[in-house]
Amino acid sequence: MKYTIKNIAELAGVSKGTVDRVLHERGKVSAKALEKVNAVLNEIDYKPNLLARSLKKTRNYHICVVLPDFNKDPYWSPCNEGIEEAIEEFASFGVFIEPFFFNPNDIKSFIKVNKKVLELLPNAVLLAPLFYKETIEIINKYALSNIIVSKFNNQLEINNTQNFVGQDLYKSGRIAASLMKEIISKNATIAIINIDEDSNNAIYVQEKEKGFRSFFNEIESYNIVTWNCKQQDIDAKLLDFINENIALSGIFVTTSKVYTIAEFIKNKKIEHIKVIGYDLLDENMLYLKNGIINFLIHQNPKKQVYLGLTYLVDYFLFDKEIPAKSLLPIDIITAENLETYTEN
Amino acid sequence: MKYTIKNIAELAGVSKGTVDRVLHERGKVSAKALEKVNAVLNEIDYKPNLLARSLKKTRNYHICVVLPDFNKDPYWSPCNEGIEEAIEEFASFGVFIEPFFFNPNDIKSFIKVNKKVLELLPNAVLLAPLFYKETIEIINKYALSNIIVSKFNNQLEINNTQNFVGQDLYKSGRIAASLMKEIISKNATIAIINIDEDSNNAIYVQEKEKGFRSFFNEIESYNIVTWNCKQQDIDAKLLDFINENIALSGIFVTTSKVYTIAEFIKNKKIEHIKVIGYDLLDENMLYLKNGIINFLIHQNPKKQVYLGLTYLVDYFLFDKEIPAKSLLPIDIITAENLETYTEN
DNA sequence: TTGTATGCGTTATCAC
DNA sequence: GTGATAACGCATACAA
Repeated sequence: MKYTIKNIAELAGVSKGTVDRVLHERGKVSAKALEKVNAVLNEIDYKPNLLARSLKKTRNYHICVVLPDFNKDPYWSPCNEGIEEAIEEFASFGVFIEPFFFNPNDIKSFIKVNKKVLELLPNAVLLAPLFYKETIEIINKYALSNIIVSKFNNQLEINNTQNFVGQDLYKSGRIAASLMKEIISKNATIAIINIDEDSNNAIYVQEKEKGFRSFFNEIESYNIVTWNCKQQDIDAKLLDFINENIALSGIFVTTSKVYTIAEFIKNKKIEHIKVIGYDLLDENMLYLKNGIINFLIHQNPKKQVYLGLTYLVDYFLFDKEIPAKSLLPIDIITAENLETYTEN
Repeated sequence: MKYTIKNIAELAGVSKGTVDRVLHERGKVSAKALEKVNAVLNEIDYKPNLLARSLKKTRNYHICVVLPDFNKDPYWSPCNEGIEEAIEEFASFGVFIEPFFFNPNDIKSFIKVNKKVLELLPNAVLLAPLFYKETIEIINKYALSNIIVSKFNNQLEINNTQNFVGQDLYKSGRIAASLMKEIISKNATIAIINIDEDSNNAIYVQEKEKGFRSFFNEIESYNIVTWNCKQQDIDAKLLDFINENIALSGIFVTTSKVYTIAEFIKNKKIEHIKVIGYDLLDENMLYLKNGIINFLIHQNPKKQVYLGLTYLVDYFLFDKEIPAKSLLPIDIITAENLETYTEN
């Protein structure tokens, strides 16, 4: 049996208005009426009809998503799909979702886009906070305008992150390490390669590196070296790097750019080096199926945005609480289970 | 800008009723009025407010979930959690979800429970179709009473399954095999162990076995043997089985009962045998962390029911289509990424 | 063929 | 303090 306010009012012998005042503790209720209503409420399990509540409010909500341009970095491409799906899905509920793209290699573009979004005064912003200092500033500005900010993809270290959807990057590095250990022999050298990561968003990959190293620190007998490089330098310098580290038998690429390493390895027909990297980019999936890449770790960027948006929509429409921190599972992808993640 | 029927009526210079008739193609609209309304509809992007639509209908929906008793088999325990969450979540939308448990070792109990559910005449049933023949019969009865049936966990082979949420079991077996290959040496013997699986639901594990074998058939140089056993026989017979297969270095358990094998291996201090099995039961997770179990494959039973229920609710409330077949990703779980799946 | 009135459950407003 | 009443957007029954 589903009770409505009208039911309760009849049972308590008061009017709907009084019941409403009791339910929402708005005061202006006599002790006697309060008691009568509470007596009924204690008997039954009243759950407000969220559809009706939301319909009554009937506001149009505006949510902006700020993320890197997927033309600059294909990692972000699935996010765009997630946003498109959310736009379609939530439009029917009066929620208007609008994406804004910045150039991930250009802090100014990040600032500019956020300034534009700020002027639009949306109800909420879902943000990929790539640049640390600038994000702090812009978040403060959003707060001043009472704009709710959620973050996805990477946390802002140090400050107590709220409304975050993403993964535990430290753990992600550890998982990569544990997989690496399974497929290489002892006493080997392993390289951690950071591609195109300047100091701006270095925190992001540093966490993975820390996690990766922590795993092997507990075991010893492995030699871990880090190589920071630019994508365009790989062709010229990777062979030297490999020759310098003669026992090198595993490479961990801390981002989705792992395909650049795989491409090199394939072209040079280097067969003894195992490769682990991130994300289901088309090229990465190809090298995974080829066997050049042994494992990919799935950061599920699409689900990250979609979930982040869902939280905001549920908050606006149904007063649901936004989880302070939503950590997605860290999926291990092999050539064999790959397609179970790409279907649908 | 969000348009309502009222807006459209004003723009077209007709009444709301006429717009409604056009939108729903109910006829009884003059050519002239039709044209005026269509002119407006072509200009704008009208999306009906699903909250209002659903509120208007205000029916109470009743969904029954029929699944094995988790006291008889802990595999089903997470399903119960998923159901509880769904009950809580969807009650506010007027959907009443009710679980019904049967004894997975007793076909009669399956029949009896379904009979009871049938008499309740719910709007839909979400069903774990463990017994093939009996499920076909009961599904027909549900159909006669216009009760929508969705299935989860395992498909009914042969018939064209509709409204199914689960995993591709054949592929699941292949994935287990590919992991096994990574961790054992060549020319080894591998055992596929089916525990407590009688002919009733054998189809279920047979698919996994087929997939597992298909993977190794493509490679050769491995010796695969199958052992069907009862849980209570493991202590008495497993050691013999191991001694008979001297090169045995890997065991694939086709169900969540893998912990029974792990327990044996731990007690007998057998260290050279790798173990792969299914599902995040408490005991399984323990042996995974211990290193006795090397990989678990996550069938995500909780998500299966929850998703199955979500599809039904969205269908009733918002007229969304129920996916004919929703295959969940097949997650590979190691000691390292385990906790990213259990948090939340 | 058309338009209007009513109600779904909740909430806000306004007389009394 | 209290209880009517209107409104959110949609759907429908009914009157014109």
